[in-house]
Amino acid sequence: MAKDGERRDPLNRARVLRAAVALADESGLEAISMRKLAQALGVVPMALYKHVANKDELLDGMVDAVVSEVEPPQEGLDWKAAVRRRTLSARAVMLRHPWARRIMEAQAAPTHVILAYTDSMIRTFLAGGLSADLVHHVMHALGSRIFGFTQELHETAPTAPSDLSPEQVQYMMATFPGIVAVATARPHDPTSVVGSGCDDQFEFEFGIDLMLDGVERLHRNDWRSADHDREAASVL
Amino acid sequence: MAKDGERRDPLNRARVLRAAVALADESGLEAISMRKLAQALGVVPMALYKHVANKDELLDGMVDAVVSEVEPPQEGLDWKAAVRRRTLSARAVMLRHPWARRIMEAQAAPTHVILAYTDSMIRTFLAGGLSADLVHHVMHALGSRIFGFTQELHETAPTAPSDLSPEQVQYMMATFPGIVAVATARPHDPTSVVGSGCDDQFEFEFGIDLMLDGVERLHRNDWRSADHDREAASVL
DNA sequence: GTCAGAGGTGTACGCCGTACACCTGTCAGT
DNA sequence: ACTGACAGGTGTACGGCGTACACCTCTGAC
Repeated sequence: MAKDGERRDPLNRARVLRAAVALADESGLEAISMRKLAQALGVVPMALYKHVANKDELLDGMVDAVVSEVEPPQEGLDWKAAVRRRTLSARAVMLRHPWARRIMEAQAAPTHVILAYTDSMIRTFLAGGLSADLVHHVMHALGSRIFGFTQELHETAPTAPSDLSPEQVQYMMATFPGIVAVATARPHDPTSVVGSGCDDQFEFEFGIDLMLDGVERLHRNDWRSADHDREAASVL
Repeated sequence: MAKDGERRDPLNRARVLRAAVALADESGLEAISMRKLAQALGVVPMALYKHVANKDELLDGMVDAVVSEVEPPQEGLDWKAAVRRRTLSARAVMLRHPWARRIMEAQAAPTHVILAYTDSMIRTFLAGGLSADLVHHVMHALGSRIFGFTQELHETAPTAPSDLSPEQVQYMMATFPGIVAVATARPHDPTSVVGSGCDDQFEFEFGIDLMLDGVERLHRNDWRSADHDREAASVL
C-alpha cells in the first residue's frame, strides 16, 4: 500500500455487505469466511470488524440485503393476489441468491428487516378482511414460504432418471417404486416426457395456491380456531 | 490405558451414532465436533474415522437414526388419516431431536433411509387412489413437512409480548402493528390469553390439514396438471 | 499544533476436520 | 506354534476458521 498515489476510499458497511453478497452468489455460502471476504476487498481480515460486529451479523446483513430486493406491496390487488404476487417475487429473489435460505434457516433471531417484511405480509391479510385469528394460523402454515422458499428438502433430485444406467433404474424401481412412479409422471411439461428435473415454478405455484385456496375457503366460511379443534376431534 | 485389566469393547458405527445423537440432544448441534464426540466416547478423535467416513457421513447417520424413530405406516387407515398420523409421529420425533432439522436442510443429497421414508409416504398416497401426477405435486408442496418439520423460520418468537417492557410494546405496536395484532389473537388457547408462545401442536395440525384438505378436494375433483395452468392463467 | 477517533494492520490463540504414519492385539492358515 | 494380515486405536501435523488485542496512521475539529 504505502504511499503509491491516492488511497482507496474507505470501506463501509454497505460495501462490505455488497461484496459478501456478490461473493456468495459467485462461489456459494461456504466461500464466505471473514478471511476470504477480506481478501476479495483487498483488506486484512480484521478490518471487517470495524464494519460488522462478527460473522453472524454479517450473515444477517446479507439476508437483509436480499430480502430488500423483494418487490414492495402492490396497490389495488385483493389480498390473495397480493400475497401470491409478492411471494412469487420473493421466490425470484431467492433463486438469484440461493444461499440466503440456509442462512435464514440457521439464524436464531429475526432481524428488523425480516420482521418488517413479515408485518407487511400480515397487514395485507388483515386489510383483506381476514380475522387476526385466522391470519395468525395462516402465517404459521405458510412459514418461510412467504420468503419464496420452496420447502423441498434437497434442492436437487438425486439424479434425473435419464442419467441412470439401466441397472440403476432397475434397482430404483425395485427399491423405491413409489418414487419412480411419481418422478416419471409429469404430464404438465409436454416438451420432455422424462426431462432432467421438475418444473420448479409450477411446483411452487401449486404449493402456494394449495394453501391460499384453502385459506380463502376458510375465510369465506368464517372459520374460527374452535372449528378446527372440532374437526380434528371428529377425525380421530 | 496400558494393561489395566480388561480392554473396553471396541467401538462400532452404531455406538458412535448413538453417542452422537445423545450428545446433540444434550448439548445441541454446535456441540458436535469429531473431537468432542471422541472425548465423549473416551477415544482419540481419529479413532472415529474407522467407523464413519467423515463428519458429513456422521451427520447423515445421525439423521437416519432419527428418521428411523418415526412410526411405520399403519394398516387400515385411509390415505389422508395415514399421512396425517405418520406426519404427526414424525413431528414428535423431531421435537425430541430438534437439531436434526438443520442437518437435513444443509445436507445436499438424501440418504437411502430418507428415500425409503419418502417412497413409503408416496405409496400411501398412491394406494389411496391419487394419481401419480397429483401425488408428484403434492409431495413437492408438502416438502419437508412429511418429516414433521414446522416450516417456521425462527423457532422462537422474538419475545413473548408479556416479557416486553411497556416502551417496547409501544415501539412494537407502532412499528409492526400487524405482527402485534396477530400475535395477541390466539383465542384457541383459553387458558392464557397472552401466554408465552403459540400452541405449536395446533399450528402444525392447522398447516398439515390445510394442505391435506386441499389435496382431498383436488383428488375428488379429478385434478390434472392442466387444470392448474388454466386456473393460474385466469387469475392473471 | 494538538489530539481524538475512525479505519486499517499484525500477531496470536484456540478450535476445527482430517491426512498420514504408526502401534497393538486377535485370529486364520499353515 | 509361527506368521502375517488386518481391524481398531494412537499421535503428530497441517491448513483453515473466527476473533481478541495491541498497534499504527491518517484526517479533521478545535
